[in-house]
Amino acid sequence: MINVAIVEDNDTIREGLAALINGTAGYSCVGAFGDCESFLAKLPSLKVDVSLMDIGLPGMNGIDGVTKAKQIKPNLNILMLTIYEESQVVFKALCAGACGYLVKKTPPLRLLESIKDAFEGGSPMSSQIARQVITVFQQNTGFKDDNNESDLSEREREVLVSLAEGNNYNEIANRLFISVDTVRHHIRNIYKKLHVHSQSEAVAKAIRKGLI
Amino acid sequence: MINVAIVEDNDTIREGLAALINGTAGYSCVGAFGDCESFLAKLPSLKVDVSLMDIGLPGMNGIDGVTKAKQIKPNLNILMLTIYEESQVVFKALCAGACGYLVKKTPPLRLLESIKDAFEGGSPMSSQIARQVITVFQQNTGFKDDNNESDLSEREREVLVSLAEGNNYNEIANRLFISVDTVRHHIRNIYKKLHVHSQSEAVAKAIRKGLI
DNA sequence: TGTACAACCGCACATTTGTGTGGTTTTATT
DNA sequence: AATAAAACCACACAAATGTGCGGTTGTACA
Repeated sequence: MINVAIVEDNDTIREGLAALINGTAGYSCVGAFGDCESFLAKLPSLKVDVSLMDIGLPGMNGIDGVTKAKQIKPNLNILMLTIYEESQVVFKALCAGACGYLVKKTPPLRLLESIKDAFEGGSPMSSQIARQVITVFQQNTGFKDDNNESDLSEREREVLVSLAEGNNYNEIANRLFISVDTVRHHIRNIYKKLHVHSQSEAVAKAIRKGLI
Repeated sequence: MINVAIVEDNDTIREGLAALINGTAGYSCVGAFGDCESFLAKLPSLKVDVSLMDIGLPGMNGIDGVTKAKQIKPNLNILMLTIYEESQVVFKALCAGACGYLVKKTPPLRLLESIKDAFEGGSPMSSQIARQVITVFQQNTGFKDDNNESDLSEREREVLVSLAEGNNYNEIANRLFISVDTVRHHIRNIYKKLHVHSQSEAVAKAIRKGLI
């Protein structure tokens, strides 16, 4: 039995969803709310596996709702409800902690399937959205897109890491037991290799490339 | 016309795929290779949109193949070919730069669909794999617990982005049509909000928290 | 109507940075 | 034995930065 909660301000849609869920064996609608606030108030005592959350809501919007809800129940599976596949918005919802989304016009059978999918640890989403996610994901991981010629030496990496931690040349020198001028020298080479000309740019590029 | 390359050591499967692709209007198989090495050798001069890459290959494996291939052609769309949905392996491939995957037993029509999908900027994958990706993704993004207290104003974000792009105070001032002293002022506030005391540290923290 | 906050501007001054120049030593590769 | 590359050191100086202080304006909210 999958316990589902609904947060959707449109009465027709909300009641339609509730009816669909309650009318299907193995699914139960344990709550239907017209706004985030009342949902969040009930959430602590709600026995719920999957939440369907509209994005455009009166009062607190669905994205912020996800953030709050995950603070209360970190393991809650939240599927966003959207009218169109507005990728930017869905993407934000995923960042906030949603695990997938449903387009409202999805046929009932497919909809139930997606809920089950989310319940079982899947993330129903279109391949277009998936690509956006993995693009960001790849940037945050070891994979670098334009890694032409950008291998820093071990020492240079140490210096760069230290910089990113907020140390100045003097502090880096002390930490690595070398002179300030050597630090300077390394940073010079880092700039050359990364084609940059300031600390900030170097740190930004290095992090985004996964070098540090 | 979508140009597809195949890297697959099993002759039967490779030729079957090539025949399917060449036999379908709008698709063209521009290369079929039995190993990564020969594929990578040809790649620089290959006009290819999407590559199908087996994971278990003699010599260099498919994962390393992806890494190398993306170094040569960063914008190449690579779909992994797997027998089962071995999530760990697929996951690694995505880290390496693949944009999705295909299970070998996928019916021909669905297979062609996935190739088109990848070509058009999608990432065909099951919702199970998608969940794994977004889980890691969410951990690497702002979603984490400690994102209290770190909301920069819009202007502050602009300044910080500009910094990360390598601009100095003067350039930022010109770009945003404000005075250098105002830039200085914003940066002061950024430091306060992020609890840092240098450009590098601010940029590093902001990127890691997903603020910029 | 008062308080709060974002966004804006200014000046002074010590400190830090970026970049020019010049070097030595050690280790790995050819 | 020669070459390259990493790691080390030094000096000089203009430019940029960080931080102290001071301020105005406009919008939002209680």
